Amino acid sequence: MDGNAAMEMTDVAVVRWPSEDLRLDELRQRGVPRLALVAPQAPPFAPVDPLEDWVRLPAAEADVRARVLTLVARAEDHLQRRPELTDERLLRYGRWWVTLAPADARLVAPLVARFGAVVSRGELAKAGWPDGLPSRNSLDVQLGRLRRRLEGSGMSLRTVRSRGCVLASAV
Amino acid sequence: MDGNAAMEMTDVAVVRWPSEDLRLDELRQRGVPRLALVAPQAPPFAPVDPLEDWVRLPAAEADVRARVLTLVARAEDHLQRRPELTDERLLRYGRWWVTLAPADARLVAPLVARFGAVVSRGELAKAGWPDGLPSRNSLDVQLGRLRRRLEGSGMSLRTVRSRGCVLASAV
DNA sequence: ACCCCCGGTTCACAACTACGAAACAGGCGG
DNA sequence: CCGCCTGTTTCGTAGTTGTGAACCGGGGGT
Repeated sequence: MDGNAAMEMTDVAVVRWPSEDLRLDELRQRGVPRLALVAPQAPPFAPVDPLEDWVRLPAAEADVRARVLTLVARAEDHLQRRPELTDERLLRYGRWWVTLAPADARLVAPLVARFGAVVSRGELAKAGWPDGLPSRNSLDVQLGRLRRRLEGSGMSLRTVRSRGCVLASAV
Repeated sequence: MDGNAAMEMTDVAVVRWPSEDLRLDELRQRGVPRLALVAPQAPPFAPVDPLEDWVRLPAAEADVRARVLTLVARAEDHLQRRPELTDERLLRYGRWWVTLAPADARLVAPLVARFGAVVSRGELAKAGWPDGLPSRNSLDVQLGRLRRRLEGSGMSLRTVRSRGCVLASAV
């Protein structure tokens, strides 16, 4: 087991509609994924964004649960998460987190700052070893170690040949 | 609304589930938006992508229509995405992205700039090899490699015989 | 009908470069 | 002492590009 990575939960709000209309508006504004339970005689519902779904009552509990799960998955997909580096040693990404070794933390800083974009090897070298690389290969090796440490974090570190690296969602 | 004369109506396929399972698979592969009508006693459905929805039978026709309209709106959003070339080497299209080799990047630049329109072979050759083609079929070979790299991207690179190539949504 | 070329596609191969994985060793802290 | 962290080397292996050749469908000439 890893012991080095962990996750938290995402949840979905369930509201009755049209009776809890006000609450629904509030949830929309807060961007919380939400499922509307639509009263039997009410008109059809029109979701305003992909994080919203509905189901006509009466409905089996299994059906409601299935839609909630879909919303959770979609929220995780569509939510534009950015990683965050705290404590100099703790890297959080959405509901995941990993602890980093000092050298990894120095390397990851510029990658987090430009999440999803290319960071050049030169810049990485500068961030990791301000006084110059100790050896010709150290950057590659350390990147490999960082890569392994990020496994199961929801992120992946991919190389852009002869340009640098990109830290991005592992999807 | 814009004055685009060639504006087409997006179609949504409606399939019964689980009875028309095979047809559903085919629609998924073609990227056609689809609504599953789930049999009364069947287990809940699990959509695989945002262009898929479901409703439990029996259902009011108005409810089915509402879900179809939601899917149409979502599909049209999907079609209007444009790819983006960043960092000289990253090609993004919606959530999907790849890294490109230098030659691919040079080739893809004019195709992205005129997404959905034909780019002549001459222009592509100029973009890829400003000093002239190194060999008779280098352009074709490189286009083939680019095509393969775009597999699964939601885009496709099609050739228009004796006119050039067009990069467009794969649907 | 036939043949053959044109435009395009695909394969295989070679040379080269840049990365990557594993393994080992010294060091530091608990 | 043990375990983690980091430097270093070595060797393998993907990715990149040019090149030649086979292949294929369609259209036109004969």
